Amino acid sequence: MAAPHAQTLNLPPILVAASTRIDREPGEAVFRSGDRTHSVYFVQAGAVRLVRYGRAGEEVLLHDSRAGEFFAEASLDSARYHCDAIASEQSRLLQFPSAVFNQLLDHDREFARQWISLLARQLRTVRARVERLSLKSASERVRHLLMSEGRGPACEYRLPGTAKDLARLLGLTHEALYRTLAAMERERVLERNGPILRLVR
Amino acid sequence: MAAPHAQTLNLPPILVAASTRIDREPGEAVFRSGDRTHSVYFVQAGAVRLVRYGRAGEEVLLHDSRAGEFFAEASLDSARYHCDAIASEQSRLLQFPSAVFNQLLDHDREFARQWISLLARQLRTVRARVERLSLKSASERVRHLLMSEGRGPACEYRLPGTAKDLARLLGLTHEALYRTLAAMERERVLERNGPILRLVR
DNA sequence: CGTCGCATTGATATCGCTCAAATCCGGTGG
DNA sequence: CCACCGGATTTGAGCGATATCAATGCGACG
Repeated sequence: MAAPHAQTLNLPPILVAASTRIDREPGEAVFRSGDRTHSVYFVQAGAVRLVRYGRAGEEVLLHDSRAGEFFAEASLDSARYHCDAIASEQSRLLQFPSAVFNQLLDHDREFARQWISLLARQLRTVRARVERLSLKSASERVRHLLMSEGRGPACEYRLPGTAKDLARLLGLTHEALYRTLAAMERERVLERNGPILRLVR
Repeated sequence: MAAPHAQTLNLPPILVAASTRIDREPGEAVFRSGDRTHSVYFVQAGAVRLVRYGRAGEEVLLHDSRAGEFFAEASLDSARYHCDAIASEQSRLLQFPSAVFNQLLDHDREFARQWISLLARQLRTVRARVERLSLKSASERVRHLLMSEGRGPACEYRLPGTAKDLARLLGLTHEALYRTLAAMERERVLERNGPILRLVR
């Protein structure tokens, strides 16, 4: 697929009419864990991180939503958000009231069908991430990422954000990722041009 | 929820009529990676593991489907299965042709609505697993499992299969899990009665 | 020009992986 | 009933990969 997370969905006019445009600066919250759910969101530009916090207060990245993606789909089924949503860049979002969304799912057959496809696609993406996190070595995780999300024969992959973000996505510290990337370049299994990663051979 | 994965779905008569009952002995395959997709499955009894294989041939457990759960929902959208489905116990399954399933999703509003809920629930479960696998210490993973899947104030959790299976689910070797459980019992943060785990305090 | 956060590399500690071995337990066949 | 077998369970020893702590460079931005 063109972009692994691209979430094409033809928005019914009713939904567009009911949507609100909101903007967030980096670090600003869209919602907090425990808030009552009210909306589903779509990222028009920027990026929003969904995070939870471990016992030692360390951040655990649940999801990194980028341009073209929905997030907080779960708000359709549960009463409260179960994580924090924090803009990691200047971001422009669309906010859709869950009530309208649910109505549409009940009455617009085509919309429901597309939503099912979208959920299924997300499920596959997250399952791939589980598979990746189950790999024990850092280099295997990087390789897996490029193989499953990269484009073309060289599995070209563009860093969505910073390398630090990628490290969190891979369940590694940023130091470990830097070292792993360096080692893979040294061993000539990987090429790097700024934010572009490419597998060799 | 009663059972974390319980997937209640009222099966329309058409679907029931089109379903086939199949049985598998432990170790037998339901489908293999690369097979053309044709069916969605439901586990009536037993358990089916969805696995893929790393470069060194090591097994990576994608999902452990148990009684009351669907699996291979992705077959509705993709042309081929992308993992092996292997019974890990003597199992009785229901097999639903994808075509019939898709038809119903298009025409049975109520069924589509339920399927959306089911996918959303699965998404949340898998995301929780991602969060778990992102934790770095074995004991944190165990604690997280009990907190998110356990029942009641003590987060009581019943091992679905063997402790070895659980280790794979947690992305650990079985040795590491045994030691971690023993250590947590020693430190009195966990109690164990056969297949029942319980958090203390 | 000072500050902040990302990028990068070094040194060290630690936790889980690996290999190994002993025990337990249920099932099976003599 | 007992010997045997395979798989799960449990514990030991050692190693290695990654986390952790630390230091530096670098670019953006006020």
